[in-house]
Amino acid sequence: MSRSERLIDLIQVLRRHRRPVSGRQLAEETGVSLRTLYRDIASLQAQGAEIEGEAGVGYVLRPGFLLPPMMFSEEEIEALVLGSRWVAKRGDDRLAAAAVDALAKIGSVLPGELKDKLDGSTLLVGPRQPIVDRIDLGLLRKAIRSEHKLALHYLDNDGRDSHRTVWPFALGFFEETRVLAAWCELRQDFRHFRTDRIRQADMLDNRYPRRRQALLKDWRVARGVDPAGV
Amino acid sequence: MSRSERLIDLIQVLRRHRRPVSGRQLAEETGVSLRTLYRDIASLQAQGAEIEGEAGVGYVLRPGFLLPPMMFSEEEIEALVLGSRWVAKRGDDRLAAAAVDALAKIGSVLPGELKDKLDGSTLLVGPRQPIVDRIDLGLLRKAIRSEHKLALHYLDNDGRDSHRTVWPFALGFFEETRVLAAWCELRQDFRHFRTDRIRQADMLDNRYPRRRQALLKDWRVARGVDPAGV
DNA sequence: ATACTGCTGACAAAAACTGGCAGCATGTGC
DNA sequence: GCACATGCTGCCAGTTTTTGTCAGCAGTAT
Repeated sequence: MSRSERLIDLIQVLRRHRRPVSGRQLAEETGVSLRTLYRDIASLQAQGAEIEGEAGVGYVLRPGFLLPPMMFSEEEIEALVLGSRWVAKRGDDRLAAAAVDALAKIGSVLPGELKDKLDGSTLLVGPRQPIVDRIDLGLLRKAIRSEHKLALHYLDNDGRDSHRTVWPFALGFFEETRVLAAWCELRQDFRHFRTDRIRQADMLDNRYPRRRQALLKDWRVARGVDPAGV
Repeated sequence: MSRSERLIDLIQVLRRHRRPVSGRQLAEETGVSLRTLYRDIASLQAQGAEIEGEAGVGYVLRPGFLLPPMMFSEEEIEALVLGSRWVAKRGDDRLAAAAVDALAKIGSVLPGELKDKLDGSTLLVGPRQPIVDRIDLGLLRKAIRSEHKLALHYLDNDGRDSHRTVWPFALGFFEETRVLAAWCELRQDFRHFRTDRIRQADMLDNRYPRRRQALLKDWRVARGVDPAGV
């Protein structure tokens, strides 16, 4: 296995472990000596991987994705840039910030001439009044990712307050609004919640008992939605 | 210079040349023997760079971007995926296809567990009836990129046919429609053309006499648009 | 204090890389 | 058809890089 392959492999090994892992163990799993492992870790850190080592504890990889070198066509880059611009305009604050950061990262590794091409890119996203949410959508995404229950304080269609515990599994971005899709414990059915009507959301400590993927699948079947779409 | 640095350098050298370049010349520019250059080319091709070599001619790099390894946070990846999904739904056919390809490329380099996360990703783009264009928007983008004039057959607001030569510099994606922004030779001013009203577009051989960036800048000033926005 | 761990330097062995050569295949120009 | 330019591969010796071992220092948890 070449060195560069091994480095990527090392990332994967690190990802598999949530708890800190000792260098000795990493060295065994990647089939290399401890000394070389330290050198590999240094290489990855130099390349921007956020690996943290602490004496007496071990290594942890800060959550994220290290993408290997890859080739994109001009149109594919245009698509990525246009899409990120859309998110930067229409996503919630945190996601919009992430889109801007991602664009900056891609831009920073392109040679000057091509960076200009992106900066002055000529694919534009039309304006629209921003959507205001009372809550942090980052919390909703976090609950979705970690499959945790949410306690919602929701303002009903008819203006009635309601409190429910739901199992959130998806977030839909429409033009006028955003919608949280979740299983509602109260109604024992799928329900959709406009994010601008969510007064408050608190993530509970316990996870819900089903897999997010399974919920998503059932929901699509229940709505008769093309599995590839929406 | 380390080997990996030299490989990236080689990509840049190839990009600088539009015409085919001989291996001998590339070897000189990268400061390496011809034999090693052939090996370098092979390495780049193995990494996915689309370099084409033809006996008796030389090497050409198919236009595109080779991104080095880079680290994205979980939210940044989510932003890229959501953005690409929006383009895949709302972009014109070619750009939508490019977005799908870009997503597939990113997906293919992620380890299984993370790929599932993307495939079953829980950030969704709301549906909407598709926009129909009579022309290929890829041609418009190509004209914009290469700063070539376009001959438009346009259906006016009042239903009148018109033929004009324009200098296209931007393409705006709105929810209901898409708009080509260009300098109109007929009116000697900026004009906007809804793409669904463009009956026919032909790219002319001659380039327009100004820089696309400059046009974009003037247009923004003329419209009083925030330079970072739209 | 002890055990565990991260981290660095030095140095020799192992592996990879490099350059030169030779040869073959394929394309261009005449 | 011919000469020429170019891409491409195998071989091999010299060079460079990578790797493993050893040794030592520093920080953390118990």
